[in-house]
Amino acid sequence: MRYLIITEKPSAAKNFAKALGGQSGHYADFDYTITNLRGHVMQFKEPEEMVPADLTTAYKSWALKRLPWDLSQMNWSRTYIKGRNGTKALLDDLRRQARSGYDALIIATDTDPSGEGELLAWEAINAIRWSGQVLRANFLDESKRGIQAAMNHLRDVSDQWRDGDYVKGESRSRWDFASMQLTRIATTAAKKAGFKVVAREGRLKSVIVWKVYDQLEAIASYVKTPFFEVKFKDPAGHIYGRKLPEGDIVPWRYPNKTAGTGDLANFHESPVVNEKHEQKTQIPGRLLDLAGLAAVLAPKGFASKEVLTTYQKMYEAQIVSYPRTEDKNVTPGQFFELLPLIDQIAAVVGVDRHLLTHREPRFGSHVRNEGSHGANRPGSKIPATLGELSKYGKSGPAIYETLAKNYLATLAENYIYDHVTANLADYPEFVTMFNVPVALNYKAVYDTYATYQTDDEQESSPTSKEVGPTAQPYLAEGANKKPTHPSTKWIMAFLEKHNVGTGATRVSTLSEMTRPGSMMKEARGRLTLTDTGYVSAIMVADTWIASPKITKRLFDMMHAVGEFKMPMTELLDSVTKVVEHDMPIMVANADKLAPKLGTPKPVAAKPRKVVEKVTGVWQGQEVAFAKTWSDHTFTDEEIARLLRGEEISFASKSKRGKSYTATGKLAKQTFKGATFYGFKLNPKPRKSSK
DNA sequence: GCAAGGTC
Repeated sequence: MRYLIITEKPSAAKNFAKALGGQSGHYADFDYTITNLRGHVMQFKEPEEMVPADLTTAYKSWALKRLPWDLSQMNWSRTYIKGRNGTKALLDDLRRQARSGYDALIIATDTDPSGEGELLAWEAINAIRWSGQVLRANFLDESKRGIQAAMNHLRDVSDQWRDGDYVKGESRSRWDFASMQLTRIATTAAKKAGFKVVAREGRLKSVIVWKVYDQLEAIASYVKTPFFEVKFKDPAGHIYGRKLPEGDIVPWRYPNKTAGTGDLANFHESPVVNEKHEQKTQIPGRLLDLAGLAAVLAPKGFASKEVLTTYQKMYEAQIVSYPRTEDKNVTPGQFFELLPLIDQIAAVVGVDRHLLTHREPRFGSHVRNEGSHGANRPGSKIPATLGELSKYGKSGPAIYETLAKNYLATLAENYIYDHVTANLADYPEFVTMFNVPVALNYKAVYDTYATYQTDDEQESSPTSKEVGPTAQPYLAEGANKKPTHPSTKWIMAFLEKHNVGTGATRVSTLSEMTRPGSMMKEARGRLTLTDTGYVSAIMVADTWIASPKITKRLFDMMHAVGEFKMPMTELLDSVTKVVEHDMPIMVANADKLAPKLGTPKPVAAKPRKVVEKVTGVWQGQEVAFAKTWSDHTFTDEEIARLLRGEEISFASKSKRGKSYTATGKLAKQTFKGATFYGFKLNPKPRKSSK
């Protein structure tokens, strides 16, 4: 048997070659060749290209009367991906290769619960019109053992419509594509209200823009409400307070100082009792993914786009590991591969190697027998200095330092601290509680938990562990908490919590949304909305698409479709339902735009250029034509020749500024259906086919 | 002009 193994990307193809003993060869009872895709290789055609010819106009249109679509009219055909990273050449090669005598194709793309791997493999298989046998190799990780095990357990999936994972992925893809209707609706409704922007409203972008807007509104409407309560303080500054009761009413908090001071008179100095010490430990935080890395680096002034492109370049140079992983752990194989390099890595990032004493895998928490590329971490090539990494991008040194220290922290011992509690003899409900570091250990390498905590979640440790002997009552002033400003870290945590977007798309979508002219601005990790962002957000108020629940429902339905418990048509009906539900809401939301954002400035009509015309007799009739063509104004002699029907030439410049000689005649022409007379360039000479 | 998903 001869098999053609199709992997998802070049890095996977390399690992397959390593595991099977070469890019082609013999394994188990078959001959094989390994090839690779480059992610998705096909994309949906434009909506109007997916419907019968008489519906083209309707599906091109952004008018509300043309929406929602009847999805049963669409044939869901795909086309090559065009542009710089075009896929035509790759598919031409694959087609040629597949026709050179293989018995089966093996889908060896990533195993992803959403069926994305199967989807992108079938895109290629359909594109090359392969109708033979197709097998699936599912690998748990890209280790030699994982890949070999997969090749020993091949499943026949030759009928793509019985391949549940493919159907799942295809459903997701069609649902998302159909959701572009909401962008058309929001954009058209906003335009009618005088706001000319493209309001992009997919289930990821609308969730992000709404969440940011909602938080900004909460900040704007925040009213500081102070409160006063009695607390105690001992000589070392430890504070003794009461535990908040359940519910909103806190009987011992007072809205003004006078009432608080009155209550203060009810308390007196009290001895401190029940001092308890408990030694506790904390393991290092989890390893980083790209979103976590982007979140840490944002406050240092590195935009997510910067981090993405620089990381990619450093990956290609093998300085850091594969970027777009969802893994938060490494496999034992990956752990031991990196272990001999850690002293050298520590030296580069200025970590004392004597702190790195935990050189066994932390099984369960950081090292597991699952995952493919493993969490983001240093690669096999170690830079001589951090500084030299600037050549990959200005965030290069910061990326490596963060990534390396985060990884090295897992090789240090657990943080040890003394957890101290005590209460007051006369008022036992007043309690103090604080931690005193005993040994920083991994925290001396890198404080990994800070990555996922907002600033006010980080505790401050008191300097003295001595409590008492007594504590004095005082009147403490507090206030309701002001909502935190939207940040990269904050939105990433929100999306991850609700499982909206994937690890790979969250960062790239945020980066796209913060591009100049887009919906948001990102400055040192702080997110604000642009005018376009405000319009997009107001348009999705109270809609379903802007709720993270939509993604949850879509994933639940995808699961059912993948198990053939729900037909794909029913899943697609749900996107139509969302469009039907959200359309009247968006139309109503458009009326809120002007009250919230101010009356839009009318777009000043471009002053019409006054075109100087000349008249004369041409081919026996009087005609008028422009005296200037491009940057050239005709001379009297040229005008006379044009009227005689002669050809003229003059020096001109193309739109790109390239000089050339323009040659042509006067001609009757049409523009947008209207007839006019004017100079017309001679048609380009056709290449003779000899 | 439009989605989210993968990749370089």
